Amino acid sequence: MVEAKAAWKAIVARALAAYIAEKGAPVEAPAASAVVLERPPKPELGDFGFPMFPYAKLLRAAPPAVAAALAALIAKDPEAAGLGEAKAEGPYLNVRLARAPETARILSAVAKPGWGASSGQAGHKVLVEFSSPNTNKPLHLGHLRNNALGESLSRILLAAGAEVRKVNHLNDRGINICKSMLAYLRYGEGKTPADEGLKGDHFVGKYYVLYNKLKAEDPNAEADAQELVRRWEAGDPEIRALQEKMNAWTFEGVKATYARTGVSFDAYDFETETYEQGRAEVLKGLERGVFFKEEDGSVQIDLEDVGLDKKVLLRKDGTSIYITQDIGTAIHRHEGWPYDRVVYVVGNEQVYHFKVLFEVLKRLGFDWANDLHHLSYGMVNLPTGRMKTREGTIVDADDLVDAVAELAAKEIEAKGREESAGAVKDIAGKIALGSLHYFLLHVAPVKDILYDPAESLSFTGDTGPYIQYMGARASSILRKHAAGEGNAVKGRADPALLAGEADWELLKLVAALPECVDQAAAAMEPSVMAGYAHDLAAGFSAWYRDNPVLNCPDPNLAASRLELVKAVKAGLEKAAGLVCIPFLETM
RNA sequence: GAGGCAAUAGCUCAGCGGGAUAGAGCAUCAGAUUGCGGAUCUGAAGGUCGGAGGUUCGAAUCCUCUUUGCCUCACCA
Repeated sequence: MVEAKAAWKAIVARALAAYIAEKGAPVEAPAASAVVLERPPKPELGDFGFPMFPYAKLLRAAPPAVAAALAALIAKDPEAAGLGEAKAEGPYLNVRLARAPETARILSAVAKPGWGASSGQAGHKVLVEFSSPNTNKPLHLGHLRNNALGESLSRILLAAGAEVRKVNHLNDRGINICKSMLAYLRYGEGKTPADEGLKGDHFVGKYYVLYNKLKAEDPNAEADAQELVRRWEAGDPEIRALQEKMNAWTFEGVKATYARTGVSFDAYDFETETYEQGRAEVLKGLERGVFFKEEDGSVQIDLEDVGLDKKVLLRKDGTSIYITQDIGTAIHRHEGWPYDRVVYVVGNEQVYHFKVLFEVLKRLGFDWANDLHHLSYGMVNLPTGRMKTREGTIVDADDLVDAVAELAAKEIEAKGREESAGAVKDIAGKIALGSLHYFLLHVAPVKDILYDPAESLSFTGDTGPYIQYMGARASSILRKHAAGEGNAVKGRADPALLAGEADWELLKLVAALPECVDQAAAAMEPSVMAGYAHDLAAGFSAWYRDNPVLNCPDPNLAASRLELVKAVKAGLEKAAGLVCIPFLETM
């Protein structure tokens, strides 16, 4: 379809040039790449539409007249013959592709291994940093959105031809961890997660919550926690050991959550190992005059000329702060894996931080600093307001996945599909992931999400399970055919038989996948891919209602339709995978 | 106070490199199953695209102002 578009842009450009020459107009014909192609609002109007307004203005002629003239010229163009026909319809020049050859092309392309991939991002080395949790508590709903965005975007970039490295930067030091440690020292009695039968992250998170209780009872709690930070920084072996032990518990728990949700990383950066890396870089920048030293001894940068403020990069006591660390890790990562682009998946409350960070790196003169992106996303709000650990209005990631999986299992039971679904627990878990990931990804990242449990638990309509269901239906047809059922086994597929409107529309949808991959990658918008997956599922659903496959009386038509089902399944499987929705053969 | 982001059907959202009658899902109402899985499909109803100007042959889309909401403006992360 990409090829067809390019071919027709060239045809239209050629016709325009001929028309201009014919009229002797003193204007230049637009290049093929500059020709605007759009999709007509209704399929009856054709496959592509070319608005004539700009050329009408250029030629001082009425748009419909230009359209008519171009249509006549194209009718005589030998290169256009066989590709389709162009027709003037009002101010538009509409093109209807020759279906049989295009259908054959699409079906054979889809059947090739690796179809669905594209090349829009070829040659790029993209580092995607996401998740980046604190190690003092388990993952919550907000992390699920972050993880889904990061994982999905990484898959999309990879499909678009980029080389991708997924990195998780764990915040495993500082005051928050020390709060959990303090509470553990007071209440923990040396227990381990195993002693209480808790997942490590939930175990540590329990003490983080207990810290708030402690703080209410003991006015010295805050100071005591700070004291732990100091002892940790001073290298107190006892505190270091405790921190390592508790971090390991949390890390194991968090990794288990990644594993069950299909999220993975190529590297983990631990803040305990990276937090000092930036200081040397800042000092180097100071020497080169990129930064300046305040009278009080702090190192700063003045960004007021680009609409930002002055920013401290090293405290007056010479220690590093949050942004110093990000400067250092960016540089060190590039030394280890020379990327040309970074995407930081971090909530939108940090837009300012990343503006400053990117500007600092740019001023340090790194050539890779011009392609740094902050994929910022909105809050996940609850009907009751914001999520707050202290107020207990947090939605725990594991609990949520469990709840949705349980609901899915009930749904399978209610439909009496335990037999055909197979391992109910496994399938239910995958439905839960499909449901959650679609819920979190189908909305543009920029939007805040109002997390409505009832809606997120729903499996009907614009949801992940709907997409999974259509994939399962398509799979079911193919499975039965493979088992010898239906008329397709006796027929031969012929692309020319798929010439109906419904076939053609569905086929075009399937063929649009690679373009959609490029679009989603370029815009860094998994929601584009989620929308595509839904459209394809809905398109298939409408189509197969009216177009029997196995029961089609004509064996050749049955076989041809079967090819279309195969293509749809391939498209659904690919698209679903890109938005972290597990594909299901049965459910 | 300054900066950033958002505002589209009752609700949740698409559409925003300007273009042909603004699209889905949920909810509502009316239908569809001796037929490949009804977690489905078909149809109806539902919109001054927050408001006001402007640019343009043409604006939900671009510009300005304005209203409302959220987020930032730490030598916290």
